[in-house]
Amino acid sequence: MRYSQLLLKTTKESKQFDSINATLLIKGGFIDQTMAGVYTFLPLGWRVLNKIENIVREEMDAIGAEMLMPTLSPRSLWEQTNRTGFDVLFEARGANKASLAKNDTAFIINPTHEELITPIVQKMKPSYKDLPFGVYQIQTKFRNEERPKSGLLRGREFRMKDLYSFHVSLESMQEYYEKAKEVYMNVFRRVGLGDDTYIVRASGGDFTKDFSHEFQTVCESGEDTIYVNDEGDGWNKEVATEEVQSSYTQHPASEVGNIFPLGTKFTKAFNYHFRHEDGQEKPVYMASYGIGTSRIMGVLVEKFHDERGIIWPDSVAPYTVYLAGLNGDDETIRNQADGVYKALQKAGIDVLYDDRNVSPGDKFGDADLLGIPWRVVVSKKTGGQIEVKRRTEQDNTLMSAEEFIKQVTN
RNA sequence: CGGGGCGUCGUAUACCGGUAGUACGCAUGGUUUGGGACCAUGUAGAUUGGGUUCGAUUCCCAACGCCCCGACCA
Repeated sequence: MRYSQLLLKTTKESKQFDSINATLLIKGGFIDQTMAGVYTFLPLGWRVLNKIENIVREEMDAIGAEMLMPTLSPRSLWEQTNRTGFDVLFEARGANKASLAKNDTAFIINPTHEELITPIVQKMKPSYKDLPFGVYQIQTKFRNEERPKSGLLRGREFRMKDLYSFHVSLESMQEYYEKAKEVYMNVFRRVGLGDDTYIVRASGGDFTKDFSHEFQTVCESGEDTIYVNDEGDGWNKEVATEEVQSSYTQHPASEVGNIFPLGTKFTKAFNYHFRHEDGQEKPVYMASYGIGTSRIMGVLVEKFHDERGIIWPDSVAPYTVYLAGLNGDDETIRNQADGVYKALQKAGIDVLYDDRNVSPGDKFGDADLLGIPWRVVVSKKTGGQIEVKRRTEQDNTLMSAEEFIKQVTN
């Protein structure tokens, strides 16, 4: 992609937002704030989010099938589970005269989808032969946070992967639940958060009376506090006993995922039973599993940056290579840069080609701010070769485009 | 949901009860080209609704919006 074709305007203004991720993502043209806690993912940011969500998708496919549920739902579903009082719930109604005159029942703009998936599955009347199974989706969730903050870490509208599993027994649910933990850790490893992400016990909140488990990434700007020990055993502060607090290490952390053993809470509310082998009807056990994909994007920036900008892990970077020709009016250099661009594209490498007629400082500054893993420069100094620099390193290396392609595609 | 702050070009800001200024950005032309260079010209602004006043962007009230602290929360 050519820089000039991407809707991208970076800024070198020194304005600071309330968090590092908001500051760098806005300055770098990844996101734009539409209102408090609501952001547009601009082309560059959308690419990062897609990289993250594709990793999530690949891992989730091991334990469930992807689907897509609606954003709107009838209020009646929430009345059935007694969650109309969920205080972050958004309601919507038609604004035309006819709707207002009829005093239509409001729709719920879904904050989560237990109320949706349970009746859908129920309608299909799966028997014990069909269980267990899991289904998931990746979509935008809406929660009316009274105080959105910290950029992508807490919004009123955010991206989330939610998975729901259904089981004949508590044991089956627990087995699947353990499997989900492994799959989740695969996701966090692949996006670059493996070293600092812990599974901790937490309260079930609005969903369940039992413990749930949270995936917490140690992060200075995180809103949570966790306690972990050397064996990797962890607790959220909200449920940690005094004994844990005194013997474990405390860290600030951000919750990037969670899993809830719901048991029969929702299936009972919808009177959902399955037919067992012996002909008896028994309640279905259910669990739900979330990963905040947009929050992961924010956490990555919080953890991986320096004074010049973002440092994306290779797996989620919007592009692999930032290519800049320092050509000015020199057509030879520009043609060389064009040639390198084509060669990289042909080799299947995601490259952002800074084809603007701006000063070298502008290009270097953006390369650092945008945090793309490799910087490639073509100039009169490079004599037909290319200059290659890792975002994480100071020094650069001169090599041929072919050598570089070989190195990156390996 | 409690407490507080602030609303001026796209952004950041200044002044003012009587013609709203500057910088960045953006546009055009020109000089530059290895760490965000420069010159010239141009572009664009008082959140909304009431009130006070001869006159309100300025003072008062309200709404709305944004931001900050706390509580809550994926």
